[in-house]
This record gives sequence, C-alpha cells and structure tokens, in this order.
Amino acid sequence: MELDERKQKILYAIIQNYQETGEPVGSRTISKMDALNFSPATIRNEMADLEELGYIVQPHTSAGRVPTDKGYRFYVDRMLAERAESDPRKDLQLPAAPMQELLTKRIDRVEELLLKMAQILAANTNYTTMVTGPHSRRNKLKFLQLSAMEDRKILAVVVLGGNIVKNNILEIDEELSQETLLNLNFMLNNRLNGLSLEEINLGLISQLKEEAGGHIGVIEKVLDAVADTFAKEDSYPIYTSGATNIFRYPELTGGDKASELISTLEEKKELGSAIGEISNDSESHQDIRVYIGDEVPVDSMKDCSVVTATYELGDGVQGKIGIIGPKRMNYQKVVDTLKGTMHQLDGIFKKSEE
Amino acid sequence: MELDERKQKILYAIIQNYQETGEPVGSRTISKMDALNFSPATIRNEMADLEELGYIVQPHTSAGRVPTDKGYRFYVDRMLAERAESDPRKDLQLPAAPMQELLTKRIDRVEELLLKMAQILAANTNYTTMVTGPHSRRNKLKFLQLSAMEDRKILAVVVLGGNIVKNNILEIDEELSQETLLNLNFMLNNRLNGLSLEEINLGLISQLKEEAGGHIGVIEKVLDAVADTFAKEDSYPIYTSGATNIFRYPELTGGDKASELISTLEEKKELGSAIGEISNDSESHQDIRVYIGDEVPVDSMKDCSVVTATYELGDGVQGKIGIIGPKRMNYQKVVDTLKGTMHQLDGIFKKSEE
DNA sequence: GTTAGCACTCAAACGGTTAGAGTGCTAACA
DNA sequence: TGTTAGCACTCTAACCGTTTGAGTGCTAAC
Repeated sequence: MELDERKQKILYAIIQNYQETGEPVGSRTISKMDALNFSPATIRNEMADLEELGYIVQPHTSAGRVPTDKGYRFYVDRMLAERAESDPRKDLQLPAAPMQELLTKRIDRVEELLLKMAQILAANTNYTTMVTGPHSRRNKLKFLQLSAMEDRKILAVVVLGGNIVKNNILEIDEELSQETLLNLNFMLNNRLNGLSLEEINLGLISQLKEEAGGHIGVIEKVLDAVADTFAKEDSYPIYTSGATNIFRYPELTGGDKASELISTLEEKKELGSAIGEISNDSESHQDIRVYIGDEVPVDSMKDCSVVTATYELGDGVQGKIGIIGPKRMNYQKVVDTLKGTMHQLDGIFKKSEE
Repeated sequence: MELDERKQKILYAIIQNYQETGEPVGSRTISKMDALNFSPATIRNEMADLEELGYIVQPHTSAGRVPTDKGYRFYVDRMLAERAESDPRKDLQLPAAPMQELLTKRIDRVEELLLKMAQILAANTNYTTMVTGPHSRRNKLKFLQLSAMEDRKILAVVVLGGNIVKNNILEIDEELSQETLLNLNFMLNNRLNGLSLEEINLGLISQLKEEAGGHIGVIEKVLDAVADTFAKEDSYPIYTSGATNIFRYPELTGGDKASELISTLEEKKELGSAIGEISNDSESHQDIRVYIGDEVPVDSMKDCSVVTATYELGDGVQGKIGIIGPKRMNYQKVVDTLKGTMHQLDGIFKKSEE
C-alpha cells in the first residue's frame, strides 16, 4: 500500500476542506481537526511526503496544499468503493421534490422529459448538466406513416421504441396517388415494424423493392429516412442546462475558460465524447463513472470533472447523463443524486412496461 | 433643431470613434480628423454643450466622452434615415458566402434552416443572434394524420403551412379500430384542412363532434393538439447562436452581467419579449428595428442593443430575427446584413411559391 | 516518532508617487 | 463674436517599495 492510514486520512481531510473553501489548505487547519490531533509540524512532514508522491501541490512556496488530479482520483475511488460496500439503500439519495414530481407524472414526449431532467439536476446540484437523447441503434421500429403533402413531397413519420418520433419530408420523383401511398404504407409497416436497424438488411430491402413495383425511388428515400432516424446525430440530441453555474467557481472562469466552456456547451459539439459514447454491454447501466481533469476527453473541460450515468427507458433504449463541475465538486452528492435518479427512473419504466 | 450641423458632426465622430476603440474619446482625437479641423479647445466647448444636452457623458472628470443612450438613438435614427433615402440597393449588403449557400440550397426542415441562419449571422457579425421559429397564429392547417401506437395511444401529426410539423402523443379513453381511425382521419382532414386557428370555431367543433359519433373524447384531444401546434410556446421555439460573442465586449462581462445574459439566452425565457412580439400588420415585414439599452425590455440586456427584423416564409408565416450586441455595436453593418438576408430570403420563398 | 521554535518565502494588501490624458477657464486674437 | 493658445487642475492607472500574515522547511529537543 502506497499510503499508510494516517496519510490517507490527512489527504482525505485536505481534499474535503479544499472542496468546502476553495482555498489552499495549510497544516494548521488540518491539525485542528479532532480526528487528526497532531501538531502542525507533524502534518507538515506528512504533507511533504504526499506532495512527493504527487497527490497534492503548492500553488506557490508559502501557500497551503491543493489536491492534484491524482489526489482527487484517490479520493473518488475510495468514496465509490465505500459506497459500493455499504448497503446500497442507505445513502441512495432520493431525488428532490421537483424530480419526484417529474418522474411520477408520466410524460410521453421523451425530449421534454430529458430536458426537464437536465434542468432539475442542474438546479439541484449547482453544476452544469447534459443529457443525451436516447441512443437508438439497438432500438426497434415501432411503425412508420407516409402522408402526402403536396406534389412530389411526402411526409414520413418514423416512430421508434421509447416513443421517439421523427419527421422527414421527402422529395420524390413521381406523383403518388392516395391509393398507392396507402398500399406502400401498409406494405412497409407490415414488413418493417418491430425490426432493429441491423435486421433491415440487404435481402429484406431488395424484397421490399420488388414488392413495391415501380416505386423503387420512394422506397429508397423512405428507408434512408428510417436509417436517419436510427442513426443521425440529431435523432439523439443533447440537452444541457445550468451552463451559468460555472460562474460560481472562479477556477473555471479565469481567462477565456468560461467562454470556451460555454461555447462547447452551446454548440454541443464534442459533448458526446465528453459524456462517453454508449459502451459495451458489460457495463451495468447503473454504472456511474467519474472523469477528473485531464481524464475528460474535451479540451475546454480540462479543469472540470464529469460524472456520468447511463439511463435506460426500457426496450434497450439508453442515453447518458453527465454532470460537469469543477474538480473540487461534491462528488459524493453528485453520485448519490445520480444513483437515486437512475433508480427511480428504472422503477417507473419497469412499471410502465407491465 | 436642437443640434446645429457642427454639433451633429462632432457627435457622429465621437460615436464612431468610440465604436471602434471602446475607449472614451477626447477632444484632441476629434480635432485631428479632417472633416473637423478645429482646435481641441473649440471641440471641448462643443462637447460641453453636447454633454449638457444629454448626448454624451464623462465616465470621470478627466476622461474623454462616451455616448449616452440618447446619443446612440440620435446616431441610429440618422443612419436609418440616410439608408432609407438613398437607393436601397446601394448598400444592401449581400449575405456572406455561407449564407448564400444556405439560402439557395433548399432546406425543407424549417427548424434546421432557422438554426443555421442564426449560426451564420452570429459568425458573420460577431454578435449574439436569436431567431424565433415561425409564429403561426395566422397560419393554416395543411393536414393532420392520426396513427395508432399502442392500446389507448395515438400519434397525431399536425402539419401547418410552411411545413411546420409537430407530433403529439395522445392518450385516449377508448380503443379505436384501424377502421375507425381511418374514418376519423378522413373526416377531420376533410373538415379542417386549409383552415386557420380562428376559423376552427365553436360551431365547426360541435359539428365535428356530431359527425364523429361516439368518439367525442378523441376529437377533443385531437383539437387540443391542433390548438397546441398553433399556439404552444415550443411550436415557435427560439434558436440562439454565438452567445459567447459577448465575451468580446468587456462592458458586457463585468460583474455578473455575462452570467445573467447567458442565463437569459440559455433558458430562452423573456427572449420573445426582447425580440418584440409579432406586431400589427401596419409594419412592413422588411422593417428593421433598433432597441438601445434601456429600450430593451429585458433586464439582463440593459447594457445591450438589439436589432430585430421580421422574416416571412410565405403563407403569412412570420418570425423574428434579433441581433444582440453591446450598445456600441456596428449598427450599420448589422442593419445592412439583416436587410440583405431578408431580401434574399424573400426572393427564395417567392420563387418557391410559383 | 513527535513537537516547539525559528528563519525564511511569497502573495496580497497598502500607500505614496508619478505620468498622462483630458478637462475647464481665461485671456488674447482675427 | 467665434476661435484658439496657454495653464492650472483633476483623476485614473501604473509603478514601486513596504508591510502583513499565512505557511513552509529545518533543526534540535523531548
């Protein structure tokens, strides 16, 4: 073990104190704590060791100590381990009242639910929150609906599991009679409903074209629209809320940092990678991940930490929630809040599937 | 006339210089200009007068002068008047290349077009841009489409003029057969297509209910959804872009100003009022309006100016564009850019209606 | 292994001085 | 009478030396 018991305690104390105050913490402060009743000099010796090991640094010679990324990593790992050992129910923080209300009141429009969720989490934690819309690659087609709009234009509404609805306006090469359209509608739904993207393969596609008679162009456009709905970036949009919370933390607003961060959030580029793409199945969807400082794969967030969770809306429809805050964020509270929210969410969707 | 020719020139010069530098401008600076070849002392006398009249102020005793809201108002009015007099084509700034490309390439999804427009305008002007989605109260119903989703749930897709599409998932009290649904579909479209919100009145509604036989509950829900599409806030969403441009202007970022401004933009509250609700018909849709400082009806924008324009996508579908910048923004460029964009937009939609 | 004591370092706050930009006023000028 | 040169005055921002206080590292004693 690299760190003996006392060093660990001191490191823990330093980090907690720094999280509360945001100021470098000195040896006197630590020595005053009940659990660590040593003289400042002793603490200083230990701190010097901790610094040598890379867990803390001094901003300048005569200042107190501040945790490094490695320090935070130690702290977070230990906290997560403790949480995992203890009774999972004990510190499962119940979502705050507005969240309770949101989650029990059933909302059909997924987008609205996700946006509200982001807003409430941001307001609750005082950190910035982002939620990716459900990632639907493994999702299934519920049904589709073609309607005539005007000459050579049809509206294709594609509905996936989890009630993800997307509209596509298609320009086609021929004019279709109401009847033809009805037939196509029937045929396509008959063939495609309940299938996932993978299941709509080349064989099936050529079969469809055959059945469609002359309207191959239309079929192609419709299939494109379906593929789009499954895959296209804006079929899983990203909702953010509480961007201005970063102004609460001076370490995030110096220089151009604030501007860059907010730009990233506004343009919603790179956010997907920040939050971690949906990963392999081995990961439980209750898994909570913490990325600290340089571990975050987005440049403008190198001074932040990001805590992510995966939510599931039944049917294998998954998305991610990310909470972005300063490295000295209250990891404990954030992790518990996310766990609580996920837990509740699961309950709801389990129930509604019965 | 309150201001003689020379005072006007000096005021103009002060404002232009201040716009360029952002620093208070002194008498020496002005006296060096070719058009105003007087000694600093003379200029000083005039400046003292202008200050007494409320057009300019000194931040402190020994500083140069800075325009007041009244000063800007004078400047803008005069500029707009000049623009109106001269050949409108002369200074019609053609939209920058990316905008040209965007506008000639036809985009069917209105939302996408508007968002892109906001982005390009923001990038072009270096100011924050917001675009309200088309305001559709006077719009007409193109068609609607009911589809069965699962027991007791139907999807109602409502399409308005300008191809504004909105999905509504309705929970209904009874189970409907495919056939009934088809009939309702047919009946509703038959009755409602082409009507505006006002034309769907109580008489028509009770008639519909009669025709629908037992399915009054369904009809009510569908009509609610239609009304929603016409009226509900998110049927004319607000797109913003370039929020971080405000960091270019120190006068907007002091204290909590930046945070408040970005909050306003993020939450998209109050933005509607900032941009000015769609007003009476008397206003030409080519009309450009400038709100300076306190004239902006949003608290967090009291240090900004907002320039708005109304766009039209044919069919009387209108929306607004607003450019938000510091009071010392380049009004001329902004006004010309907006005019150019509106002009081009009109061309496109006129053409596509033929 | 722990602690008291002490010299040392450094950032931040304080205060006085200076430099410079710009003003208002007055008196002379055209 | 309008314009200008000259001058004293004001105020901010920058500069600089000093002080203060928090915190350290080291050493020697317990």
